[in-house]
Amino acid sequence: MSCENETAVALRDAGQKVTPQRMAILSAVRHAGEHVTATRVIEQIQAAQPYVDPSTIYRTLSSARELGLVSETDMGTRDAEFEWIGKDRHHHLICKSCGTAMSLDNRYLDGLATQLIEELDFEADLGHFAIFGTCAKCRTQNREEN
Amino acid sequence: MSCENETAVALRDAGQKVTPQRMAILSAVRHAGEHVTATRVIEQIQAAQPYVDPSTIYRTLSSARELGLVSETDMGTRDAEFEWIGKDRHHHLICKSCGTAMSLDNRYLDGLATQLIEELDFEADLGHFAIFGTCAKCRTQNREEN
DNA sequence: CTTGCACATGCAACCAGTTGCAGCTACTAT
DNA sequence: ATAGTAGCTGCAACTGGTTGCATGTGCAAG
Ligand SMILES: [Zn+2]
Ligand SMILES: [Zn+2]
Ligand SMILES: [Zn+2]
Ligand SMILES: [Zn+2]
Repeated sequence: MSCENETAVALRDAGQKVTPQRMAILSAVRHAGEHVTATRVIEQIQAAQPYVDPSTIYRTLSSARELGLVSETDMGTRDAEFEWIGKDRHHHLICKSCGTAMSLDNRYLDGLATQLIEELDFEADLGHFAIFGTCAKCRTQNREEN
Repeated sequence: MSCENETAVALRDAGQKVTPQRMAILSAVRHAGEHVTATRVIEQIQAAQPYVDPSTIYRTLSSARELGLVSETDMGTRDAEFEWIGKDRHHHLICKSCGTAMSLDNRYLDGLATQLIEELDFEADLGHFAIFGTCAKCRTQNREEN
């Protein structure tokens, strides 16, 4: 099944209608292969279909987030970044000192999820976290300076 | 040392000036004892000092967040909530089904922090997370319905 | 294929939050 | 105590994003 069909099925399963606008918008996020801002999506969509209104794009991204099709995360730029949620969940470590962002495999949060279920009977949905801190390189530099 | 003095020292340590506006704004967040939205702070401040401009309040909350004095978190309402960061860090578990929010002690994230340091040499600052999922009550209800 | 309707879209008005700037004030150094 | 300066504040203009509404469209039922 193609990407487009999967997206359409996901929408219908959620009781939403499949429209050309939604398919174009979600396809743009999906095929970006990286995080995209709403502004970037608007530029991209309007380049091909200028009649599509920004409000439709904001609404589509927002409902897709509620459906769990995409994640919305503040990576430190204060401008929300959207990303298609595939089967391989991941998170990000972001250095507050040098700004570098790296991916973090979901398994690092397995322990936490297990603990929450076993101790508190809470089933966490650990979607797509941005974890801020100081990276290895900057930690070394800081140590040398002192 | 009083709360006010602690706040003033924190500001000066960060190279910022201590002004009556900032003290009033940060005091409002600090003594709220719970999460507050920017709108709520604006109402509260302007009730006593109507001349204080909303832009000053947004700017103060924003710089206090950068300094690590307060946290800013989306608890699912899509309206950022600010909270004074005291010595006892905590996080929140929020049920997507019933909306209940409960506190989560920081020790639940100790394991993750240790893992990130030891395996990736990344010093995480696990500030104030909102973890979404399904609470015990709603999980029981869901099981009964099936 | 046709009909009916609930929901999605485009448009325009609207609003919360941001930004640029001129004057003011907290702090520092005499 | 005084003067100098960096940076904070209030104001007003602006802008990204949201909302209300009339029209259009996907889709299910017949
Ligand atoms: Zn990501
Ligand atoms: Zn770094
Ligand atoms: Zn909290
Ligand atoms: Zn619940």
